[in-house]
Order: sequence, then C-alpha cells, then structure tokens
Amino acid sequence: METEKGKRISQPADPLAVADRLHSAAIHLLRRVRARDTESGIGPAQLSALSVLVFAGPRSLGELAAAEQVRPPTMSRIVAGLMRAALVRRHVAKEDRRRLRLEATAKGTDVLQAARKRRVESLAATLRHLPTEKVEQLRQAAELMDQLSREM
Amino acid sequence: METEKGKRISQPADPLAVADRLHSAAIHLLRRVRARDTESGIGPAQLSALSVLVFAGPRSLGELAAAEQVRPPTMSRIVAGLMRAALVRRHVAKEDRRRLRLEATAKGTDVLQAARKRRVESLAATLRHLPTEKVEQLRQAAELMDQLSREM
DNA sequence: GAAACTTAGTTAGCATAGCTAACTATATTG
DNA sequence: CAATATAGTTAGCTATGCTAACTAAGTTTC
Repeated sequence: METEKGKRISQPADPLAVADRLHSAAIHLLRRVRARDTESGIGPAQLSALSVLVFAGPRSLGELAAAEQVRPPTMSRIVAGLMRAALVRRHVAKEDRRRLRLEATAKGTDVLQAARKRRVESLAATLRHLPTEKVEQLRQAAELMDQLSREM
Repeated sequence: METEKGKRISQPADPLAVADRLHSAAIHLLRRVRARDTESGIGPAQLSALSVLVFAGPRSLGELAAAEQVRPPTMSRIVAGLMRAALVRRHVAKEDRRRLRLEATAKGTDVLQAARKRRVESLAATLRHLPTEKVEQLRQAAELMDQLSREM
C-alpha cells in the first residue's frame, strides 16, 4: 500500500491513499514533538493521563482508563505514580463511595502545561516559516481530522 | 463556526494555536487508528520497528534504533522478539562483522501489511463520507505535515 | 604489528506500562 | 437480607524504555 511517489493531481483523491498519507504524517509529526517529553520527568502514560485531568477536568479512575484506552488495573498503577509525584489528588466520591474523584494538583497542571508547551512550541516554530494561507489550511485540516476521529 | 474557504475574515491564523490543534488532532487520529493493533499479535514497538524494515528496507540494529528513537539495548530486545516470531531475519554484515543486517521475512511483511491495512482502512472508510474537496484538502495537509516534521 | 582507542551489539538490572485473574468494598436488586 | 453487580486494587506475567558494563571487531598510533 505504500507507493514511492507517482500519483499526481489528475486522480480523484483516492481515500485509501489519502488515509495512508495522513496516517504517516500524523506518526511523523508526533514522533518529533514527543522527543522532549523526557524533560517532564514522568513517563508517557502518566503524562497522557494527566493531560486528560488537566484539560477535561476531574474524572473517576474507570472514566480515565476508558479515555486512555487502558484497563482499570493499568490506570490504577499510572495514578499511583502520579500521586507519588504529587501531580494528582484523589477523593472518595460522596455519592458512591466505591468511586474515586481524580483531579490534577496545581503542580500537576504546571508540569503538564510545561510539557505541552515544549511539544507545541517546536511545531509552532516551523509553522511560523509557512505562508499564512498554508497555516490556515492546516488549521482547517486539524478540525477535519478531529471530526474524523469522532466518527471512527 | 463559519470557516470561509476563500477569504478569511476573523483570525490571522495564530501559529501557536494552529500547532496546538494540529497536535491534538494527530493524537486523536492515531489513538483511534491504533485500536486494532492488538490483532497483529505483537507489541507496538515491534510493529513499529518492523514497519521500518518493511518500508525503508534492511537496516543495521543501530540504524533501526535511531529511526525508532530508542537506544541500542532496547532495539536489541525488540529485534529478539521479532526474530523469535520469525518476522525478521539477521545476518552479520560482510564488510564489517560487528554490524547486523536486519531484514523482514515474508511472514513479517505479511503481518505488517495486514496491520497497516487495518489501521488505514478504518480511516479511509470515514474519508469516503467526505466530499472530494475535503479529501483533497487533507491530502495536501498531510504533505505539509510531513514537510514540517522533516524541518523540525 | 601490538597496544590503545573506537564502534556495534549484548547482557544485566531497574522502572514504567500493558494485560488477565482474583480479590475487597460498596451499591443495587430480588 | 442474600445475591448480584460495579469500582478499584493486588499479584503476576510480558513488553518496552533506560544506563552501566561487557564482548567482539575495526581503526589508529607508535
């Protein structure tokens, strides 16, 4: 399914070929921006779980596991690591004492924002070398990609 | 939200904001597409390393480690797993007997192509619900994203 | 051409992150 | 209130990341 080059315009934008390119492009882009995550001092699973708590707000452990597409025992250990580092706090939910309410601490929010800034800044820097209309094109593409993800 | 195609009116397409959206969009897209990788029967690191050997051709262990952004000991173990599953074959290089030449087997190529097909097909299926010009827009965006990754 | 250095890969040992199975504690239902 | 269902944890396995220390093979230096 991977072609060297070829396929120039004339074609009616074959969805399979575009899916393939989009897939590769997303992989390459994330591989680059991920590079400096080690500076955060926490592992990738912890960083990703923390970002859900920071951006989407407090969650139960099961909800967080579902959001991260892992099983509850896995998330239980990820959260243990985040709590040990004082990046996350937990309370027992009053309405159902089996559930936990997990919440980022101020420190957790700071650590996450710093990591996110490192990621996004390197990407933004290269965007600044692009003409405005290409940046706009990428903005629209990003919206489309998010729509696709929701539909998949 | 009115996204005018020809003339933009409101925002001057802030690179930082666009970088942020693009970053999120890539994460969401890959999270979805990755979901069925478990069917391949091998782990994510092995699958990714195998894809380098299949698409970019034979490589030494050090080169493969660099391509995957991991250290040689890590790649050494990933390759051991791939060899155990008979997905990769290795020879000692004749010109420098310290180096290994790693190469996907026919089985390895099959396993990888099947996994890639599962990933890309689910994305292609949603693209087929989009009008042609949006698909074309995504194709162009994918090229831009790859350019960015090379420049970063 | 032997000693010293460099380079490629492996082994050992540690931490994180994924899973299932089996457990505890709490809530719900018959 | 006994049975069942649900939320999370613990135990134990595999995979994947690292550094430090090793072996083997090439290269440089004298």
